[in-house]
This record gives sequence, C-alpha cells and structure tokens, in this order.
Amino acid sequence: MPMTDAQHAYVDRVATFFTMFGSARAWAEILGWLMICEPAERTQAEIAEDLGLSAGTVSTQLRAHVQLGMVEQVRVRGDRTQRYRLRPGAWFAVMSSELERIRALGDLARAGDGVLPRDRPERVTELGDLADFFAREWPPLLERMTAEREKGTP
Amino acid sequence: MPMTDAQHAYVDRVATFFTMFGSARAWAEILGWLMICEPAERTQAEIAEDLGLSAGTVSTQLRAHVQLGMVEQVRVRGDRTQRYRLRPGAWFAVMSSELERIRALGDLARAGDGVLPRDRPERVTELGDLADFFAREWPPLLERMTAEREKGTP
DNA sequence: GCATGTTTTCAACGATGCCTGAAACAAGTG
DNA sequence: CACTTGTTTCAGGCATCGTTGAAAACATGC
Repeated sequence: MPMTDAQHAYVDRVATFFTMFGSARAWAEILGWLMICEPAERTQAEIAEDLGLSAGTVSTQLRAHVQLGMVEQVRVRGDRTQRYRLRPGAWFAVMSSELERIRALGDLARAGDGVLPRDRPERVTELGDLADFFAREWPPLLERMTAEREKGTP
Repeated sequence: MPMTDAQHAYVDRVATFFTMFGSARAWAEILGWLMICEPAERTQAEIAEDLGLSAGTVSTQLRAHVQLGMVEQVRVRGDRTQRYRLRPGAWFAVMSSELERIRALGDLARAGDGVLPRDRPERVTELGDLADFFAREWPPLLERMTAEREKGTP
C-alpha cells in the first residue's frame, strides 16, 4: 500500500521538525511514518520500501528508536518477519524519562560546589535549585498526566 | 588569572555533559567557564586565552550563546572592550522558553488530523493531548518556580 | 537440515559542522 | 596619525556522522 500525498506531506512535516533539533533525517521519517502508517505494525522491508530508504539505514535508525523506547518489536507467530510499531504510550514515556535528565542537571550543579565563584555564585547554585524544584514537581505532574490520559481512554 | 585544576575539571565536566546532547565542544566549554570564572564578566580575548581556543571560535560560539539568551554583553563605560557574562536568571529563562517547544509539538500533532490512521489513531492524538496538558500546566509551574526562587533570594 | 526471505554489519562515499589561522575591521590611546 | 588591543569574517583542514549497497549472518517454515 503506497503512501498518499497527504501522508507523505505529514511524514515530511514530522521529519523537518525533528531534524531541526539534530535528528537524522531517516530517524525522523521513520518516526513520522510509524505515527500514521496502516496497519500500525510494519516490517523493516516495508518501511524501507515505503520511504525509499535502504535496508541498512532502516535497520540502524530503527534500532535507535527501539533503544530510546519509542518503538517496539512485535512478534507475530506463524510469520517469521519481525514487525515494528510505535510503542503505546510512547509520548508519555518520553516525558517520564525527562526526570533522569533533570537529576543529571542537578548532579552537574552540585559538582560545582568545589569551585563556587565568590562573584555571583548563583550562576551555579541557581541551576541546582532549579533541578531540585523540577525533581520535586515532576512526579506529581506525571501523575496528573496519567490521570488525564486515563480519563480520555477509559 | 589562570584556571586552577579544579576549575579546569569542572569546565570539562560541563563540556562533556552538553556535548553528549550534541553541543559543540567550544560552546559547552565557554558555558562552563562563564559559570565559574572570576570575575563573572570576561572579554572574548580572555575566554580564548583561558580555554586555549582561537579568537574566531570564541566569537562564533559566544554569539550562539547570546542568540540563545544564555549570555549577555555588558558595556563598561570608559573601557572599549566588550565584556560577556552568564545572564542572570539564565537557567530559569531556558525553562520558560520550553513552552514554545511544547506548543510546536501540539501544532505538529494537530497537523496530523488529515491523515489520522484508523488503526490506533492515538499514535497521533496522544501527542496532541500531551502537548495540551503541558501547555496548561507549564505557566502555573513557572509561577511556582519563580516564587521559590524569590524565596531563596529576598 | 534446507531454502527463503529478513536483518545486521561494514567499508566507502558524501555532507555537514567545528575549529583554526589569517586577514580585515573597529576603536580607543599616545 | 601610527600603534595597540579587541572582534568579526571566512576559506581551508579535519573529524564526525548519515546513508548506501552488498555481503554475511540469522531465523523460521517447510
């Protein structure tokens, strides 16, 4: 099943968006296509065919998606080909994992304790306070997010 | 005033952290150094000297910082040299500007309305709901952040 | 086991982007 | 006006990374 013009346009929109933040073009196209392809599960060969990418590129970039937790493999018994799909709740998972990066920022700030400048030490401490604040606020925020989500899909 | 070993180590720590997310090495080193240098205001020539970077590199990467709003120029009257410093509240400003990116994600999701897949349309709509949620939650979160900040520095 | 189609790996090419060094430019000072 | 100091620009070198194409490795149904 070939892509319609509208589908192609959307994949391009998504790809343009994420490449602006430094993503590889193929990585972003695969993401966009997995958001709207039908059915939602696709093989590597199909993705390569649909998007006009080489098998090697699809293999590499798809693995990047899997490692990031955005995409998962689905095994269909009776069929030897591996299928891939956007992981249910993928977008929420991304937001959840943000907490780790917040903590890392906090660690970075605390690592500066030994070299705190006398002049405007808040250049460092501000970052620590900020990380602490978000580390505190993030879990309840995620809970509200989950509640909202389950309200939408009961 | 040359850097101490500890200062050098911290600049390296910061640089390593941000280059992991795709930043240029010099960009990240300048950021780390502007966090702890003394005094907080430095000229391009000083930064180049301190970090062992070429004048051209400092000019380019420093401008990137200025355009991102992390660094600002300070004019000292009677002195013809431009001085640069980490902008007060720089870290908070970064978090505030996050709202724009959230909105952009929401737009991206809504752009998919025309190509919503019948099979698991939540692959697209979930992203929209998420963006809406954060667009709603972000301003009050920022307010709490500001309140917290002013409590620390009255 | 064998055959078939799928997936991974890897060398090579190409593009992109960082960094430098030098030259041009600006701006005060003697 | 030269001199000094500071900043910007830009061509070129270098390294990195994405992509391809093909071959090797793999997995599964027969």
